[in-house]
Amino acid sequence: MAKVLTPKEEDYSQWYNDLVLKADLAENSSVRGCMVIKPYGYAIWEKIQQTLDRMFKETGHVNAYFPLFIPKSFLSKEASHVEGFAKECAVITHYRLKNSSDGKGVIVDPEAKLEEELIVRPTSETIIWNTYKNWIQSYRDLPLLINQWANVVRWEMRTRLFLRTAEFLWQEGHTAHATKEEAMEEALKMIDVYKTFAENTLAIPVIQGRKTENERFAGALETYTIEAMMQDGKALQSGTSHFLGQNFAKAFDVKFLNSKGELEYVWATSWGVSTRLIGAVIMTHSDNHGLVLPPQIAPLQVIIIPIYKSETERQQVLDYGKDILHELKHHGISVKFDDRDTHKPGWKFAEYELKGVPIRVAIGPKDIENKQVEIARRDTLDKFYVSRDTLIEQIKSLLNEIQQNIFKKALNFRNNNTYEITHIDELKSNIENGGFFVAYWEGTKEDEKLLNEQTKATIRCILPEESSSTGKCIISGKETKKRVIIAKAY
RNA sequence: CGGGGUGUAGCGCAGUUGGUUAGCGCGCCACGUUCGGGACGUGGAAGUCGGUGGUUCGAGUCCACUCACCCCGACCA
Repeated sequence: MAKVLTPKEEDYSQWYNDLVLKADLAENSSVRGCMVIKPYGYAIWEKIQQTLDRMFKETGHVNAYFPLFIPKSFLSKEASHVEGFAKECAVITHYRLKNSSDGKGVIVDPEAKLEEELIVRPTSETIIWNTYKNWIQSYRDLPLLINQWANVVRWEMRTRLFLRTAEFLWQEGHTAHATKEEAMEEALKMIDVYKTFAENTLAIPVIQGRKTENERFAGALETYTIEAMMQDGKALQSGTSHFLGQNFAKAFDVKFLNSKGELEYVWATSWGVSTRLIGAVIMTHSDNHGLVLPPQIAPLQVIIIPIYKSETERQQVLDYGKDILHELKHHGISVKFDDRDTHKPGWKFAEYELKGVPIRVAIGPKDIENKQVEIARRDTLDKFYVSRDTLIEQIKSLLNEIQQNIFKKALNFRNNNTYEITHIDELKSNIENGGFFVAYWEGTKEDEKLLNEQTKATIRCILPEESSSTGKCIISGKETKKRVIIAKAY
C-alpha cells in the first residue's frame, strides 16, 4: 500500500490534486502560485507542443520569440487591454541588489530604480504590436503569421496546479492582416485548429462558440472559445482565439500601404492555449486508479512488465520481453521495459495505472510457453491474452481504439449532462449538480451579471446559429435565435 | 484582500496539567525469504519541533510578534 488517491466521488478537487502530485506531473514550488512541472508532466506538455506546432506550421505560421518584459507605457496604450490585466501584473522596479547593512543578506539597491517600470508579460500583444510597427509597411508584408512558445505571469489570487498558476507556459499566436475579412477568417481558422487538436489528439470533446462582451478578452472585438466539460460537470475554457480588429494597430500606429497607395490600419488576431490543457486531460479522462492518458499524448504508450521467480525464469522473460520492446520501438511506439528487480509486478501494475500508460504488457513463464502475452488496457482496465504473432498489430490498433473510446466516453458524459432549458428556474434548481445548460439568450450585460450572482454560473459561450428557429430568452423573454451555454466554470 | 485552519524526519501524523535521550506509520538504506495485483522478517540512517524574542530552574508544549502554506469567499486562462 502506497499511493492512494482520494476517491473522485468523495472530493473531486482533492482527487485532482492527489493525482497531479502522485502521478508525478507537477508540484507546488516555494514560489507562491508557481509550480514545478516534473519530467513526466513536462513530457506531456512536449507532446502537446509537438502536435500543435506541426498544426500551426501546416496552417502557414512560423515561430519567433519576443521579450519577457514589457515597458509599462506599452501596456496602457490599449485602454481596455490594460484595464483587463492591470490587477494581476508583476512589476519590475529595480535592476540591482546590494549587501544589507547588517550583513545578513541583500536588499534592493534604491539607487538602481528603473526610469520606467517593466511588466512581466501577462500576454504579449503590446510588445509584439510595438515590434510589428517596424515590420509592416506595405500590403506585401502581410499577412504576418507568427506564433511564440513562452511563459507568462498573471498574479492570480488563488492558484491550482495546471489549472491556474501565477506563471504558466503557453503559445500565443499574433497575426496581422490587410483586411477585416482575412483577420476574422484567421481567428476562426485557429479556433478550428484548437477544436481539432482537443478532440483528435487530447480526446476531449469541446463546444465551440464565441464569448459574450463581458467574457471577451481585454482588447478584443470578438473572442472565440472552446469549452470542455470536466467530470464534475464544470466547464473549462480550453483555448481562445481573438479577433482584435484594428485596436492594437491603432494603439501602436501600425499602418500599411495598400495596392491603391492608401494608408490603412492593420487587422489583428491573437490565439493561445496553455499548460491548462494538461488539467483538462486529467479532468476529462482519469479515474480513481489514476491518470488515463490519450495514447497520442502519452509519453509512454506501452509498458512491458516481466514476471518471474527464479534467475533462469528471469533470463527467459527478459529475452522474450526485450524482443517485444525492440519490435514495438521499431514500429514507432513509445515503449519501456520495466525490468527493475527492486519492485514486484503488482507494484508496477499499480504504478503505471497511476501514470496512465494506455497499454500494459505482462509476460511470465506461462506466456512464453503459450507464445502469448497478457495485455491490460488502461481505459477499461480489461485484461486479455494476445498471441505473440499478432501482438504488434493488435497493440497498434488497440492504441487507436483507446483513443477513440475515451473520446466517446467523454462525449457521452457531456451529452448526458447537457440540458435544454426554457426558464431560469430550471437552471437554479439544477446548477448545483453541474452540467451545461443550453438556453435562448437576448439579455444585457446586466442580465448576465444577475445570472452570475443568482446561480454562480456564467455564459460560457454563444453557440453558432445552426438554424433559424427561435425561442424566448430565459431572462428578458425576448424572442431570439441566439443560444448560449451556461455552466459553472473553473 | 476578508473569514477559518495548519506548521514536529522525505511524506502523513501523535506528543497528556511545561519535566530526562521527541515518538508512530509510510518511504529510504543493508541482508535474507519473496515475486501472475501495491510482499514479509531482521537490522539501520534520518529531526536546529516554521522563524525571532520573551516567561521559567526547565519550552515541541505557555506568551508576543513574524513568515509560510492550505481551505472558504471576491478576481481569473
